[in-house]
Amino acid sequence: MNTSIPMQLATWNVNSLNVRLPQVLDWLAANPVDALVLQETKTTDDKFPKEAIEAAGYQVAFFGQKTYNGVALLSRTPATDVVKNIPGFEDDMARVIAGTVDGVRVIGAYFPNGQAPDSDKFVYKMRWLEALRAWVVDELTRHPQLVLMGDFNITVDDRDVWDPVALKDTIHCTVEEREHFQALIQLGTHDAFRLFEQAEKSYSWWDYREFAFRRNRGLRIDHILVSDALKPRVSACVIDKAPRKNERPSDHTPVVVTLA
DNA sequence: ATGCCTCAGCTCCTGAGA
Repeated sequence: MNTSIPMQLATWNVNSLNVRLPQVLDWLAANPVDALVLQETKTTDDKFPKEAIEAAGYQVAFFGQKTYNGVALLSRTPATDVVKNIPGFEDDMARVIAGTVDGVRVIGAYFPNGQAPDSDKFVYKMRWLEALRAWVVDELTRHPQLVLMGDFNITVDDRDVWDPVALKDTIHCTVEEREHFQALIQLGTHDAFRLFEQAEKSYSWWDYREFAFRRNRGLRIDHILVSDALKPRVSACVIDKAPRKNERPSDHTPVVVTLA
């Protein structure tokens, strides 16, 4: 297995693959990445558009459910050792898909939203984050070259928030969520986006309402964490805002990392 | 403002997203 071929990996919360499939295929044609993880496919496995994706030159592993959640891992070469959800963590939501692609362990995840800091969903988010961390510890021992990417539903710091004063301590911006993010960093990973100089007010999600995208009122909540072993290979990480300008866009836009 | 927009579905309203 060649572990030093140049690669591009990307993540995109598509907010319904049924609606966004043409945009995903267009984006892949323009951005022929080696692997792409999707979140919020919102479709059951029997209805997953496997053939259309294979016709575009990608292998795909997927794990979905009706109405909510759902994740997929698209790759030029087949992913091996595919895992769905966090082993040992009972969960009725399809949030995680992992596989090894060209020697890199790729974990795609749709982190819980959490709704509000005083809600039951926030308690679930904290439990899920703890289970994820424990599992990533194991994964790193087996796969030092690892990428954890997806919709984290967490802002890393106030640079990721369009109005950090108004949104202080609200969902995605709480101390507890950010501590969980830092716990993942402490395992020996790096926020690939911040390894490079970036424009101020760079976000990956904008509300559909109030012309939030046009006014750049967004959050950076979609992230790519690269392991210590992979960090020397990282040559770029960008947020591609172009798909957010499409007709009927997802509210999230892709994030792409380039490995030398 | 418990709103705004978008999506799925037990679809003409509701729940959830973030």
